[in-house]
Amino acid sequence: MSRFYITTAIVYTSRTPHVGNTYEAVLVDAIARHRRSQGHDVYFLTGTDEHGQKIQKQAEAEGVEPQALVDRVAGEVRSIWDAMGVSYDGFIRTTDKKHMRAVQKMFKKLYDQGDIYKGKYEGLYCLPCEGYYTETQVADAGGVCPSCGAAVEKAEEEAYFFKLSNYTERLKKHIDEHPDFIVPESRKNEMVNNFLEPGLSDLCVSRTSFSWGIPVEFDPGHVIYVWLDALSNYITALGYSPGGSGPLYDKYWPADVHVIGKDILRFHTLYWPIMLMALDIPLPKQIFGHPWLLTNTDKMSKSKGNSVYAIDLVNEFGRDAVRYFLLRDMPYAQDGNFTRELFVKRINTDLANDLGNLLSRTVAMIQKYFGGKIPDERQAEPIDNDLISVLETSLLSFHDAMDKFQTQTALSELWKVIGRANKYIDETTPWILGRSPEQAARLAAVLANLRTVLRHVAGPLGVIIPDSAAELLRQIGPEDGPVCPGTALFPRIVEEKEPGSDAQDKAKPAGDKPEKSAPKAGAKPAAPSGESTASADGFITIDDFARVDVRVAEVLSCRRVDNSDKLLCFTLNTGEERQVLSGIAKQYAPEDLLGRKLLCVVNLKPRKMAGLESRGMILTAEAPDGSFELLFAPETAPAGSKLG
RNA sequence: CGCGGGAUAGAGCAGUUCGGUAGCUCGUCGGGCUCAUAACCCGGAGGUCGGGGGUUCAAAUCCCCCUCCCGCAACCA
Repeated sequence: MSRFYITTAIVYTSRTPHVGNTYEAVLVDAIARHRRSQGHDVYFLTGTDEHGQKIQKQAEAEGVEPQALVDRVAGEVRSIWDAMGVSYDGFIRTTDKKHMRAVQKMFKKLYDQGDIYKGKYEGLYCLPCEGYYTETQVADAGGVCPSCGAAVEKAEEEAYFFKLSNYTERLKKHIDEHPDFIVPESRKNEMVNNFLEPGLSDLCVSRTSFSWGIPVEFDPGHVIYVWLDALSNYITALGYSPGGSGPLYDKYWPADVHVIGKDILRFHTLYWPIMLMALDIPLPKQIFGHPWLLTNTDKMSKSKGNSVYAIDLVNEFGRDAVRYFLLRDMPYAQDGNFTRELFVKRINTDLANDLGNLLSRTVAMIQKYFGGKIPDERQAEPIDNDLISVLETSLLSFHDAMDKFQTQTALSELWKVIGRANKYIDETTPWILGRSPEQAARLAAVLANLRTVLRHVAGPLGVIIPDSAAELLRQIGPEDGPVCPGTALFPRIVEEKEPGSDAQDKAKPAGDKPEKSAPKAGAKPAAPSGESTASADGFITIDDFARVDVRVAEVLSCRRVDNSDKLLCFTLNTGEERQVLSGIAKQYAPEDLLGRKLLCVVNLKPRKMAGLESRGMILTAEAPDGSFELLFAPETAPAGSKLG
């Protein structure tokens, strides 16, 4: 039995992962399940990356120990993966003792053999942020710290470096000789042309400016910096360690494929192979840089926070619907889109109308015409062959595409037979056959063919939508056994009409429905931003409203923000002075707003935008087409007046 | 000249490597059917392939120029 080792990138645990992270896990899960179904001995590894300055800071900000923070987020990641049905075999955390020990040993070994040397790291240092920035980053920010705006100074510290240059020729050769090492091909070219050809500079692999990391055992104060720590998870999880590895490592390494986001391709295709070469370990067979899932949720006004969390979708639509959407709508080499509208449409047409309805009508007919069990006398006709041949090619194409990680293609191929089967029903008109007893043998054949199609499709579907595939199998019953009619596999999702969009063009006859007065003003049609306290009837209480503190704000100063074409930076008098940013620069000039009185929410959580802190939100009126206007307060209202 | 991605039917996209009847899904219009989840099946309409120039018997596709959108400094899979 051939073995297959596949990995996701490990998730960085400073924040809860959003739907994009989840996409990767689901993609790998589908590939892993597919391989298992083909008889491979699969090991599927995922996990969390839990070290680094960002986590240390986040923990400080939350007033907890770093370990407590990463424990919490790692738990969240696992529960999301579980909720999505991600069938991982191993889950590594880089704070695992086993991992940390192995990384220390690797570091030592590389140091002893001269691949790692001690040098000086020079850069522009920001004291408040305790971090280094590159010259270009600082220049872009106007000569100051891009993060906090403070002055930066040249500084240097001791650090260890990895001599990448020793191995670049070998790596080039390897990439040349293994054309499928990096896929898609466009990504390979990017890497080779932009990084490998110009030559790699040595990689800084330690830091002294923070402590949340794996210590360099022979040099206290130094902590191993991200890549050596994070990338090596792929082998330490299997029990690799210099001088003695476990049986999993011997069995599964080298990995068949690392699946990663296109943004970390450089580290996986250049640094990681070089590290392995230095350790004298075989390279992974393939690196697949998948595209990004973009969440451009319509024109979401100026408030950011477009994150969509998979778990919310799962709660609302079920895990299979979410899995299906991700695997069906994401292209192979191009970024994909997530919007609620696209999601609902996809689920309704493919899962409810095509697949769910096919199952429903098939099972219903077997029940209705034969009491649940198809009789053995059957009469075939030539048209049946067409159905079966479409089934065969459909399944073959599915497997082909899955082997190439092209789930989008795989599913559209698989749906060809589902469409064919629906058509077959129309062609054979079983409801007419059902009227005359002498056609029973023909009817039996037709329904048996339909059931055969469903049974064969269930295998591939199990890779994509495991729960539903199992339910489908349950409903069609055992081979030659009775069917078990059940509830709809995927009920159609019926969306509320967007208020305002076409509210009045279909004026209902008066009195056909009890008053359903939707909350008109204020309440946005869909605001499931996560922490909405609105009750089921769509109303909020006066107390909820009172929590929002809106003040009359006089514009004391206003300027454009460098490097941003949307943002204006205000100093406002809202009873006190405060800095507020607003994305209205395309429609308003700073000089026109000086001295004017606006409306501003003052108790919003402060947020950094373009490196500047914004303490509040200026109110605008947004039209359905996305255009907006500022709301001005009467000039006579004193600054700081509270709205109520 | 910051980097990058894009412009093909109302919407979302494929086709561009290796020029040769412009295709898919959704929507829309018309018809069919009644087994089924207002689902399913058939058919039609709808595109000067962003604009201009060039090469060619022939250009969405190759060459040159232009215009317009969109991400990126923010939770970086």
